[in-house]
Amino acid sequence: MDPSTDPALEAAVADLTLAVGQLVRRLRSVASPSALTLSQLSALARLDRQGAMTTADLARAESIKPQSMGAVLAGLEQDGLVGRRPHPTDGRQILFALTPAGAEERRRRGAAKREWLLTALAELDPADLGTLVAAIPLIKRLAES
Amino acid sequence: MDPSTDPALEAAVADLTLAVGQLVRRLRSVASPSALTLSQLSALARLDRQGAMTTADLARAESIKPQSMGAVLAGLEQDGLVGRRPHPTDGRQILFALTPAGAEERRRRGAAKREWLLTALAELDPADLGTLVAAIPLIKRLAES
DNA sequence: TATTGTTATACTCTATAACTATA
DNA sequence: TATAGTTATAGAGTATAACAATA
Repeated sequence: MDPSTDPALEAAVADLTLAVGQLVRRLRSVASPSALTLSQLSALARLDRQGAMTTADLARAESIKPQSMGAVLAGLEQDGLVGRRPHPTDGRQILFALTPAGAEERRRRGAAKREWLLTALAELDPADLGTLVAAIPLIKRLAES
Repeated sequence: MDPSTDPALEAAVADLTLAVGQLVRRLRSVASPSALTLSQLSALARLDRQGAMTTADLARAESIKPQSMGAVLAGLEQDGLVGRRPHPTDGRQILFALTPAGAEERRRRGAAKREWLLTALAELDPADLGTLVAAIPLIKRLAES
């Protein structure tokens, strides 16, 4: 679009797209019986951090459609990891929150992915690990922009 | 698994999983008519960098099953972005490679995702951008480990 | 016997569209 | 009229299983 674009920035775009795509595929491929999906883990983590939220707010936060988030939450609810309660003042809204079992199951059923990545990270030298850790909030900022 | 694990490393695992998952969902949501998927872009990029490859080699490199890569390649082949030719010595294998049109279409049909990310990156300050760029090869190394 | 690729089938995630209930 | 959530349907991406051809 813009012909005066920095070529290094162009390269970063291509490389970053490739890198995160591959890491996600790799993480997804680290599955085990009854493992939670990345979408489910992401929704659980957000509910844990931010407390009860509605379907629409969760969908906005995760950049998916409310109907899609509804499907994610339906799976979690069926497993007893999240529960629903009516919004105190707005009868249309429903608040979803982690159940007591939710936090524990989240740890247990995310274990395979976590352990694979933990091992991979432990193999980086300290300087590289520092760089990567510093980059994490930047990646989050990109995702939210 | 290992009870003596560094808590900071545990936090990095959770944060990195969340961050790359969200960035990928965000990238995927930046679609336009006739846009290529992340899987297709990744396969095209690899064929561009490494030259002709077989289905099985591509699948291994991208951490998906050969049957799944077959589906990705079928879509690209139907659009004329990749072509096939028999392996010179092994009659079982088929080599896939970018067509002349492939490189150009790859640029054009990956444009929406690229431009969104380009804009987001351009909003980082130089130090943060440097950190992020330095982290890209590390993410790739994780994905390949 | 092992490997490459293909076909058939199914599951997950996400999307769009249409509907109901509430504001 | 606008918004929250649900239901129905479809498409992309990936998986497993079974098969044919070649090594």
